[in-house]
This record gives sequence, C-alpha cells and structure tokens, in this order.
Amino acid sequence: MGPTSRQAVLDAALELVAEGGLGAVTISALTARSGVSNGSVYHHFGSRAGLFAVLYGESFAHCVDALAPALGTGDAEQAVRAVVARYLGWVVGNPGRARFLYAAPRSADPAVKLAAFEPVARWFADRMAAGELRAVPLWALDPVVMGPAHECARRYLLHGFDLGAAVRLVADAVWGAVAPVG
Amino acid sequence: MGPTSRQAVLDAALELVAEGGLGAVTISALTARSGVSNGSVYHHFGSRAGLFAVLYGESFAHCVDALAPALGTGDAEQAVRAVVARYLGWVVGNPGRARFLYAAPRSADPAVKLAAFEPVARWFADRMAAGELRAVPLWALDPVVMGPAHECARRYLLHGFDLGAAVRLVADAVWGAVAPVG
DNA sequence: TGTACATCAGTGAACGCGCGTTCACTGATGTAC
DNA sequence: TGTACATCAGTGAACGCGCGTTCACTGATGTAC
Repeated sequence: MGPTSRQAVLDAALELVAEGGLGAVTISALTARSGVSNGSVYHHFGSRAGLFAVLYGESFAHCVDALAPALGTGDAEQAVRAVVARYLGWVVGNPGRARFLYAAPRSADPAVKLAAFEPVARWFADRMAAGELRAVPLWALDPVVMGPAHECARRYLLHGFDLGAAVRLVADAVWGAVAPVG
Repeated sequence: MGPTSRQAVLDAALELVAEGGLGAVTISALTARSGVSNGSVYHHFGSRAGLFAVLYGESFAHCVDALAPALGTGDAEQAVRAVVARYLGWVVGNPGRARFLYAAPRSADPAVKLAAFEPVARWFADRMAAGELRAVPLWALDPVVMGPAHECARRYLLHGFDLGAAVRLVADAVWGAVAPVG
C-alpha cells in the first residue's frame, strides 16, 4: 500500500495532463482522479512543484529508455532514423509524459537530465569521432538535430498534427543535419 | 487618446510576458503596468482571451514582416540562410512577442495565420517549382524545415541558450532540409 | 512477553489569496432636428 | 443655435470561485528494553 498510493497520484497526473494540459493538474483534480487525499499528496511530494519534479525525472528517463534500443540498429544512418521513429512513436504512445516534458521544462533537474541522456550523447560522440557522423557539438544534438522531431511532436500534442505523414520528412531532415559531409 | 490606452495595454502585456511568461499577464498586472483601469481592458478586448487573440495576430504579422525582406537576398541558399538569421534576430529583439507566440498557440486564428504566412509560402512554392529548392510539402515548412530554429529559440527564451553559437548550425540544418537533392 | 514510544501513510476540513469578470457609473464627443 | 439623445472610452469597487497549502488528527507497523 506504500508505493501504491504514490503511484496512483503520478498516474492520475499523467492522465490529467494528457487530457487537459498542465493546467488541468490541480491538487483537487489529482485527489478526485486518484482517490488519494490531498494531505497524502503533500505527504509524498511536499508540494505541487515537488510532484512535478518527480514526474519530470521519471518521464525523461522513460523517454530515453525507449530511445536507447534504436542506437544498436545497423549503421549510423539506420540508427539515427530509428531514433526519430522511436521518439515519435514514444510521443504517440505516451502523450501524458510527452506533454508534461514540453509544458514543464522548468521542473527539470539539469544534472539528472544530463546523466540520463549520457548514453545517447556518448553514442553520438563515438560515431562522430569515427567519422560516421558529422561533427556537431553535443549541446546541439537535441535542439538543432532533433529540432524537427520536437516541433512536430509539439504540434501533434497541441492539435493533432499528422505525425504519420511527417515521420519520413523528419527523419530525412534529422539525418541531413548529422550525415557526414562528403 | 482612443488608441493610446488600448496600445498601452498591449505594450504592457508584451513587457509582462517577456519578464515572467504568460502567467505573469494577469488583469491586475496589466492595469498596474499600463495605468489603464481593468474596466477599460474589458471595454477594448472583451476578455483576457480576447486580448490574447489580438496579441497573437499582431505578433505573428510582426514576425512575418521581419522575415519577408530576407526572401529577396541573392540565391535560394542565401535567402534561406537569411530567413534563419532574421528569425533568430527577431526573437532576440522581440522576446515578449516570441514568448507569447510559443506560449499561447491556442490564441491563434488559423485563417489569419495562414493569410499572413502566404507570401512566404508562395516564395517557397515558386522556388520548389523552379527546382532551386527540394520539393517539400508546404505544411512541413514551419515544423520540419524551421524546426531547429524554433527549438533553439524556445530554449533561448526559456533559459538563455546561446543563440549566437547556434545560428550557423541552425542555418546549416535548415538549408540541408531544403537544399535540392543532387 | 508485554509495554511504551517513534515512525510513517494517510485523512479531510479549513485557510488565505489572487484570479478573471461584472456592473453601475462618469464625462466627453458626435449627431438629429 | 440650441437642445436632446446616442455613442464610446474609461473608472474602480465588488463578486464568486478555485487554487495550493496547512494542520491537527487517526491508525497501523516497527523498535527498545
């Protein structure tokens, strides 16, 4: 019963953010949806912001875990394209988590984020060193290289933008940003 | 004195959103900052959402106007790179407007947006038809092609991401997504 | 083995606050006849 | 030219509501001696 109640709150928060955005995640909506009392929410998370911090760290790790297997897929191009496909698939499959990550970036602990992202960053650094990928600063990986994927994901979550039609275009753009110059 | 008071509210809203995000734009902050009474705000805009709709349309047009001159810059590659540079420059110079567009996309009137964007879309369509640019669906222009610029702009506005260091990388990525296939 | 105490999950009524909005009003500026 | 009325920008006190948070409390489960 210990972790159950805590988990019920996190699950409810994810449902609420998927349905109505971050603003829908109020303490009273949380208690109504989860069946857990407000006092219990504060017992486990300290505050709304505390709940958000937990949710962010958990969801970011969840996302990276979903991406990681793509890195073992064939050559560099296949792997990069697989990362894009997996990321967009994860967004569709986890709209609550994805919306939360985009809507509450201030809830992130930068150190935790960096640590979780490290395996992915290292994979890219290795391929760049091996000349299989264009040399691009690692800080540019997420905003610049994955930019098209993020922007499309945001629009999908916002108003049902057609991700299926975009996925190939996005993969082309992302691969183009990181393909070795020749 | 007619348009003055109305404009004072719009200016105040832009300042507030630049300083503290969308949440800082409350009616009482608006009246405090602008010196205009709350009743007057409602007289001119009807509601907070009404004010946001006006602000969105105005800011989007402001942005497109800032971009348009880039389209006349030399060949297709130079023009596309100029669009990126101008867009990021506009974000830095107009943080209130930029933050508002990113934070309140639901305030947009799609028809108004489409009409304002039309000259830019036509320029791209013409170059694609002429074979100077890769054929990409027009709906992909903003999210896919400009994705890296948007994602970097968002991070700049959120936590002072170094746009100056990124602008060349972004221009490379954007041009790569739209350069004719050879 | 029994007693006393500490710890921890969980409850739910109550709180103060700040929000968007309403409304009755004033005063200045057209407009009709 | 004067009078009556309509329109419009603007005022500011007051409203109800829902928010995040607090707090005194219960009951179950260790732990010490």
